[in-house]
Amino acid sequence: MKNKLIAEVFREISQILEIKGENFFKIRAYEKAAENVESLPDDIESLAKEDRLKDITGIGKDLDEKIKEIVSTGKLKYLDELKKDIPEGLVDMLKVPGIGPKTAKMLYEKLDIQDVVMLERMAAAGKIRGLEGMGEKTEENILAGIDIYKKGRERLDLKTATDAAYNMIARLKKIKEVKNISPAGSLRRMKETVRDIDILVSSKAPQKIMDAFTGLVDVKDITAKGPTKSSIRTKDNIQVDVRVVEDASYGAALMYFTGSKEHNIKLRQLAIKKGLKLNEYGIFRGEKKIAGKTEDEMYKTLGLSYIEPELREDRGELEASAEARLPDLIKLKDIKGDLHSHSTWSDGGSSIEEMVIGARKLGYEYIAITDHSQSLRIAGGLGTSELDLKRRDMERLSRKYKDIKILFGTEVDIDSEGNLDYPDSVLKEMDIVIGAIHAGFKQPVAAITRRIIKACENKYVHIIAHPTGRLWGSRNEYEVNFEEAFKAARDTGTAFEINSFPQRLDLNDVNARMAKEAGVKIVINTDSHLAEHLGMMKFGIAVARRAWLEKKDVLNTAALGKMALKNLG
DNA sequence: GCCGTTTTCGGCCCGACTGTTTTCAGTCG
Repeated sequence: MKNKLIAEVFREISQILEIKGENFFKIRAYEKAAENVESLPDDIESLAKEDRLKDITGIGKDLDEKIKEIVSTGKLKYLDELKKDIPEGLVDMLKVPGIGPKTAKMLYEKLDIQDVVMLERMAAAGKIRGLEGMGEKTEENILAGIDIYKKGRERLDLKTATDAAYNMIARLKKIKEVKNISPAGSLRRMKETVRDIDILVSSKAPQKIMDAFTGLVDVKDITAKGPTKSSIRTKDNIQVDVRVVEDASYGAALMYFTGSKEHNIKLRQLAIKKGLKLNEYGIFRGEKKIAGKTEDEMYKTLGLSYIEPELREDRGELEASAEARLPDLIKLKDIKGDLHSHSTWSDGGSSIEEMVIGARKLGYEYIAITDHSQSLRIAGGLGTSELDLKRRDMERLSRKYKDIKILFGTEVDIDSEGNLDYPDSVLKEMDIVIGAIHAGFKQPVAAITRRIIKACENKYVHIIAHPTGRLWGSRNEYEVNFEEAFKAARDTGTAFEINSFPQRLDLNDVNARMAKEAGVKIVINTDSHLAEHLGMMKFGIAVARRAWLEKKDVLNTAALGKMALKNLG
């Protein structure tokens, strides 16, 4: 899969072109192409081979050739040429808040500033003030921006962002002038990581909201404060933007601030085609506002049915909405049980009984306790004699808790050759067998893919867990040839997991959608190591919704006896 | 650079906030 590589090349080109001051729409063409290639469910190399690249929206004659060049040579002459004009560090400088392409270029030309390090030095030395359009305040802002750049290069994981946002919303709700309030932005779309938190409020007294918001106790800096829009950084270094609109525009504003940018652009194009104007205040025919109070009304006025926030990525949702073929997305309450969890028998922090109590609280019909296998010493993997003891423990609890089925399972290690860490005679006795890779991440893609396929081919393996191994913030995913892996999964009836842990979310939205299209069944699990982790299920559901999955695509929405697991009927 | 039941050329989404510009450009989302 070179999709990501190609997207990165296009993105880099767009950034260099921006600094060079090229045509704005040419820049957007590269950005759009990068987005579309990245979210493409198909392998771009196959498309290139079949000469079908132009079927991708945003890929024309020129980009078709550029993709083919990257696929066959691994490089792109055009990008190499561009890099000769613009030092690499300049592209990095765009990541400093407040520095855009124009400023970056000007600083390079006037002061030969080539990267963030030089930028900081010159700003600290007071060399930037006095340049055209640059005052003392701008210089201060650049230094503040560099601070943010250094600290906040990472994005927030979905759990951190969700917790922070709902905490802030709970406090803002107490202001009596707040009428409606909602998260917006990528958080509302439940993207796997979030850069900042957007909150939308409707109120008749925007100034009061702005004052109350910027006066909250955990505000460290106020980075902007206007009559209807303010931005702050919290003491935890999280950026929060609040925007206030009138109630009559709440739906329009919610739509606008939820995005994505690409989704919004498409909506506006649609409005223009219908002779209407769309902005964050509503839909207008001439001067007359014809919609704006609710999102539902906004979509209807454009001839569309309501589109769930998780789908708003311009990945075909507008077309599907217009043609009334949007998916009926899976919901948290559809989940009947969790098939991947750990206990104190291996590296979990809660006993089996605590896990079972947690699962009952969620109303589950079943929970699988799938502790690690013997060779995973570091995670307290269980030898075969311990398995017997664990089984006895479970049987005792099964008699105690008759309203939930406790499944005896394992997360069995797939070794570097693709062999499993327990013999078939042991696996055969398990209710649930999850295969997972825990070492050998650096193997070439073909080897890793072979390991996964081999695990699928074992008739006792029901599920492949966290299929790409990524741990956001600490480990990148290993590369898997999903076309081949999904084919093996479909042919053998093996399910793939969406792991709900915020640092994993693996499969991700793009891969999970690809799995569905390849006819592979999905299981959404938490991989809980503590009873309270069982609540992470909502993040896996978010990934599934972003992948267009419906209830029927996910095995653990079914009652135990009806679950279409391999060898279970 | 892409794209087309109004177009193969001329379009391409829209507005708030900031700083220093006395009328608006740059940045951001």
